[in-house]
Amino acid sequence: MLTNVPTWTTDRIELLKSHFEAGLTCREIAASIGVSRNAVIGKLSRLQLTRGPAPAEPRPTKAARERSRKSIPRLQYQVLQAVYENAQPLQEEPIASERRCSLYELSNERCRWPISTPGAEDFCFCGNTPVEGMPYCSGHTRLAYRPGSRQRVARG
DNA sequence: CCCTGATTCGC
DNA sequence: GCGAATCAGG
Repeated sequence: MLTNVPTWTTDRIELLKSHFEAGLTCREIAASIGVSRNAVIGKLSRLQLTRGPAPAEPRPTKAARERSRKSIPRLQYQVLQAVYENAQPLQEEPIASERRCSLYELSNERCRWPISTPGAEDFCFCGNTPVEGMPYCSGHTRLAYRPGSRQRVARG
C-alpha cells in the first residue's frame, strides 16, 4: 500500500457528513467508512462539526493539568480543619475510601457502601476491598452492623 | 467494567 | 492534517 491516497477523500467526507447528520454515532460512521472511531471524531472536530457545544471551560492542556496539580488542597484543608476543630472524638472513624467508584464499577471486589445522596451529582460508592464474604470493607462492615449507627437497617 | 464524544499533541 | 492516546461523562 504505497498510495498517497488520503484517508479523507471528498466522497468519504460526504459520507461522513451525511452519516453525521443522520445521527449515527461516531463508531457507526467509522465502521461504514472503514476507519477508526478516533479518525472520525478527529475529522469531525477539524470540520467544526460537533453535536453539542464543547464544555464551557475547555480542559487545560495536559502540561497545565500536571503543573496545577499541587495547590488546591490548601482551601480544603482549612475548611476541614475548621470543621473538625470543634468536633468531638466521634469515633476514630474516618473510613478512607481511596477507590470510590460509580454504580457501573461496583463488583464483588468493591465495597458497596453508598457515599453522599443517591441521585446527587457526587453520589458514589466506597469501592474499598470488601472483607471476606461481606458487601462492605472492614470499616463499613463495622459501621453497618454497629447498633444505632443506622437505626437497625440491617436487621433480619 | 462497558460505552460515548471531545481534546491534545506527536507524527 | 491525521489519529492514537487520553480525557470527561453516563
